[in-house]
Parts: sequence; C-alpha cells; structure tokens
Amino acid sequence: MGRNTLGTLEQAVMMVILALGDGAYGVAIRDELSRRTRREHTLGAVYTTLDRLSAKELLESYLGEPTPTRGGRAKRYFKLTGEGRQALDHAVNTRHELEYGLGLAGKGA
Amino acid sequence: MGRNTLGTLEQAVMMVILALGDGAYGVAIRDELSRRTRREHTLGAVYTTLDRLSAKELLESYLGEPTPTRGGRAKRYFKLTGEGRQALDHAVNTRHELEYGLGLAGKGA
DNA sequence: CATCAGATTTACATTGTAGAAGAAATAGGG
DNA sequence: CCCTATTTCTTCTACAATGTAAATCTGATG
Repeated sequence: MGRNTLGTLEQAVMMVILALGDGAYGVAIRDELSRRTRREHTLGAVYTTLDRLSAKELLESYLGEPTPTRGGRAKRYFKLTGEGRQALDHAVNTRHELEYGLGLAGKGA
Repeated sequence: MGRNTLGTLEQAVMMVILALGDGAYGVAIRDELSRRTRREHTLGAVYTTLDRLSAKELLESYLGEPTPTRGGRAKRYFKLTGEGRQALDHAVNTRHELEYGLGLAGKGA
C-alpha cells in the first residue's frame, strides 16, 4: 500500500473540489482556487494536478452535457474517490498534529 | 518581492522548529518530525530542506557548544527568521482559507 | 584508532507552474 | 444553410522547485 503523500497544491485542489461539490470542472476549480488562495493559477497547472491525482486514483471524473452558451463544450467534472478522501483526511490530520501547541492560528481574512 | 510558496515538508520542518524552540538541530528536528508525522524521515531529507529554507532566508542557524557525550560534536541550531515566520503564517492562513466550510476537521490522534 | 553523534553531498523522483496547442461548440454573415 | 471566427474547455510539453534516500564526510570521545 503506497504511502500517498500530497503536495500543497494537490491538497488545495482537492479541497476546492470538495467546496464546489457538483460543478467541479477545470475552469471552475481554477477560479475558486485562485480566489481562496488569493493568487493566480494557470489552467495548465490545475489540469496537470488533476491528471496526476486521477492517475493515483485519488480523483475520478465524468463528462457532463455541453451547455448551450457560446463555445460551451462538454465539461469534465471531478470528484474525490474514497481513497482520495482518505488521503486528504490523513494530510489534514498530520497538519493538525504539526500545528498542535504552536500559537499560529490564522487571524481571519 | 518573490512569492514564497512553501512545500508540505518545508512547512512541517518549520513548525517542528517552532515546537522545539531552542534545541532545534538536525537530529532533533528529524526525530520530532518523524514523531508528529508518524512516519520516518531520513536526515538527508531534513538537512536538504533546512539548507533550502536557509538559502531563501526563511531560517537562520548558529553553532552551539560540543556536548561531552560520546561523539557529541557541536550542533547547528535553527530558528525562523522574521521573513520565515511571515511565510509560515501566510501558508497557514491560506490553508485555513481552503479548509473553510468543508467538514474535514481531524479527529484527534 | 574504533566508534559515535552530527552534518554534508549527491543523485534521482515527484510536484509545481507556465505557455502553447488542440477540440468541441455556437453565432452570424453571406 | 454552411463557412469560419470566436468562445470555452482540455491536453500536451517543457522546465523549475521540492521531496527523499543513501553514501560520505567531520570532529569528538573512549
């Protein structure tokens, strides 16, 4: 059972997917990621990450219907797999374990 | 002003240094990191990270006295710089921003 | 001088990031 | 209708930064 370590961006992308629920496709993910992160991200960066997470079977995807808007082609939606959810939970737990006792709670936005 | 993004391990190491206060030198950092992370880390991995963070001036180091124990040579102690502290706080805030609203609080150890 | 604690080096795997190129859809003029 | 310009979304390619392990180096001590 390979240890599934997650990078910073990988975790971020997974969290954004959770936040978006249905409706988590490339562009939306990129936008929400940039918003929450207060920093621009390119689509290429996002898709590369999505692909890698999919390859590790931490994400799965399915195609939606084309939308009737100018250029609106079929979107590929992403969601966490059980394994993905587990890996993310683990990462979050580890982080809490690390933060424990230090006084570095973030002052709200 | 270069964006100072921190990797997962970089953040972890910085947090461990905070946790150790004085007494944060290579071996101790490695051990505490392994403990909090529930996972073994090699010294090489740790020192590489320490070096890189130092190069980015997020950490600074100073030499202590040799200890009178078998083979106990002078240790190199590490601490966060102001910039380092800032970068870590920023990383933590970003993470909270990402976690916000999702129900993935870690169940305690 | 054998051995131990600690540090450094080296090499390679995995992630992060950007930019360019590709593909499917629709609007509108002819 | 039917081209094709344009919009939206995806894929590919290439390179930079981080993660990780193993071997080597150093200075101390018994």
